[in-house]
Amino acid sequence: MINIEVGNPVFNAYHLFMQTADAVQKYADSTFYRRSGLSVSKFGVLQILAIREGSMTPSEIARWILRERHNVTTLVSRMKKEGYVRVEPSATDRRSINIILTEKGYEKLEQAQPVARDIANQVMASMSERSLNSMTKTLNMVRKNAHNGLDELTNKSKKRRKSA
Amino acid sequence: MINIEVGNPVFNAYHLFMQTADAVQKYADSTFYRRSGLSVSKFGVLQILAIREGSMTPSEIARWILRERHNVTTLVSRMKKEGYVRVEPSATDRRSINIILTEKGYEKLEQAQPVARDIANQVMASMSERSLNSMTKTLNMVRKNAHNGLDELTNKSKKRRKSA
DNA sequence: TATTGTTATACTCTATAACTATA
DNA sequence: TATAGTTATAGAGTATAACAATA
Repeated sequence: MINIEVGNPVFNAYHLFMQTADAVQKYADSTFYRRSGLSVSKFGVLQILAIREGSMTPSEIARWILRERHNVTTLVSRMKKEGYVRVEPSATDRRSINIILTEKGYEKLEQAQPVARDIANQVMASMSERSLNSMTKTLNMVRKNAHNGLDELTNKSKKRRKSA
Repeated sequence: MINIEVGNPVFNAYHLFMQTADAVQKYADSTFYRRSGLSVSKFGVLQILAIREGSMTPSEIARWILRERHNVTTLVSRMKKEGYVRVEPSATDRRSINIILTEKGYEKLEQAQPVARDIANQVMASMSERSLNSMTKTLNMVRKNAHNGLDELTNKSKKRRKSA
């Protein structure tokens, strides 16, 4: 029989985190889609666009949502068809474009925000302020670790490409 | 301008959790795939099969990994092609089958486990035992909340189907 | 009637690679 | 040379719906 690692606190915590993330994302995805017609990705784009006052370049969006540029191209092209964003050329860089949040996009975002709030309340139900605070500290650390790991992956593949 | 909800501790904690989950999953997915050739889903199936002593039905797997039965059908059919599992009819229920972990599946799992351990160590780096403990408590609560939400969704759609 | 597993279909998301245009 | 964006292609994952076989 194979030796499944149990009892290691770090491994257990990691597993619990992954299981929890999976369950929360599944719940959020289906609730969000059923009640707003938006995927969580699209909601994220609408939201960051609103925060940035309605305009961003695809590269900026890609950095923000941790996706490649071509994924933003396809995501935005779907959102363009749905009328939530439109595109205009950049005034300062002729290679670049600005993704603009439309009136319909704003309305969709306003409609979707209560759904996001309900999901947050369900997921974080019966958590004390103290738990929320300690969780915030921990999550910031975990997120930073993951970002460090991702950066290392990116640098390694860049190095590989250069040495090849 | 739209009113983006910031300052609400519950909403902030939820957002941080989602961002962290996204970053960790992205890191885990790409590292796992590069170093083991397995997706995290496939690893999960291999692992639960090993824990259950090498045999489970598709329905049991589906319940465990929080996916629908037909998703297990397609996932397992890919793993069958790769030789990690094989299938045999159930001796007790002629509707059912058993998914069996092959020797190659065990080997792949053994090969993938150090990768999982490395990822866990990177993600949970520089966390004190106390942080791990408090995180475990919180995550258990969050996971339970998400499961409750998912159960409600399932029951609602069952009710809808029955009343229709 | 309910459950087990499968198939068909479509959409979202992701990854690799190659490409154009501009800086 | 590097960066911005796009396109082509492929595969994984998921959802809805409908289906056959068995309990």
